[in-house]
Amino acid sequence: MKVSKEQVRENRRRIVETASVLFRERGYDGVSVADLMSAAGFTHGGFYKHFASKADLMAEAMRCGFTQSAESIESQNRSAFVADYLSRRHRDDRGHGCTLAALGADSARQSGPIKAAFAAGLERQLAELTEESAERGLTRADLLNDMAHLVGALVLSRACPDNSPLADEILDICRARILSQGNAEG
Amino acid sequence: MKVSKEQVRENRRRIVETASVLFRERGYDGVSVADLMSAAGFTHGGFYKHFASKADLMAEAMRCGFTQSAESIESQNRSAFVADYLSRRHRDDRGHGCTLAALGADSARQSGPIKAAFAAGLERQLAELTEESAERGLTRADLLNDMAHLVGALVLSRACPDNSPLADEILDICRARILSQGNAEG
DNA sequence: ATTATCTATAGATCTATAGATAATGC
DNA sequence: ATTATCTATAGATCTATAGATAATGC
Repeated sequence: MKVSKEQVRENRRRIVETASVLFRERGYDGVSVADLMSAAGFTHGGFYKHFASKADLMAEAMRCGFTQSAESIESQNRSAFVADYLSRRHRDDRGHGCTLAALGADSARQSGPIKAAFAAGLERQLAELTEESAERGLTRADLLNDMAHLVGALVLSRACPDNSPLADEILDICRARILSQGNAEG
Repeated sequence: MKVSKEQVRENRRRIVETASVLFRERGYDGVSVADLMSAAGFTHGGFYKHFASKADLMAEAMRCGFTQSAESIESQNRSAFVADYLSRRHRDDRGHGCTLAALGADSARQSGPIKAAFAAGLERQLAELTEESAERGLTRADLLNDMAHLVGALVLSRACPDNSPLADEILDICRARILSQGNAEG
């Protein structure tokens, strides 16, 4: 049953990527190691040859999610990013969306290493946004303020009943406000 | 072991209030019925004479948390509310703080009745804020926008490592921005 | 007679580990 | 020889229920 070193790396990568999606969808406590390994196509006993613990995987899964976000930001200007972030598609697909919004509350309840991974992800996101909007004269404070605003709007909209007017209202109002702030500044 | 009707009401109230704190601290999946009943001073078997299920209690615990928030808003003007909401004290005491920020991500993962209770709580919070700031000419959209901003800042700050500069930076920046917006509008 | 709470437990699930298996890679 | 994955399981915990107990309230 042993596999090649390359295959081991690939299997590990698949576990992390699957975890990244499942944790964002269901939260840390909502995903069992057996669930996760089964979704990745393995039996759960093999998990502990890859990771020391479930918490260790959580930190790595968060890094994986942040990397995906960074790649997505690189290809968009500020307006497109804001519109996409507060789109119905993003709200309704937590598993493939922003890790800050999906796992912020979970991170707050976890131990130091997970919070550190979260903070590193937030800093990385700010760095990506800085690069993108350098010519617009946006400061770090502007970007941090925007990110908090975006995360809050997404969290509130997701928490409301599916397809409810209130859920859409939150997205629409905050999108308009954040975009108009950017125009005033930039 | 039977108790008086009044005592039953009081016991039920204590269970809901304890659940409201514990859920905010640890999330829905982070609190077991046994934990909860023990914290409230009962054995866990008695739980199901009060509630049909753990999810039923969650909805009720959220209503309890929203009621506490409503009472706190009534006694503050907008500036005091914002400053208090983004204070270190509030960030570091999830169990007694805003239910929107503490359980938004949990609500998103739960079923209809819980999301409905969340939305009702948000509407109630908006109504309280409207009352408080009627003379300032703030619209529903203004208040909804502010709440999203506040929730996002609190969620992000809590998700960062305890006592980290980044966690404080988020609070300080967003507090200054939200307060200055209110002054420009009001 | 009713019923709130207790003790006890069913049945499922959880994280983590032990030992077997079988393919890699020295 | 090493080791990634598998099967199996330990030991703890989970939600929910059953039945006993004992105090209320008709």
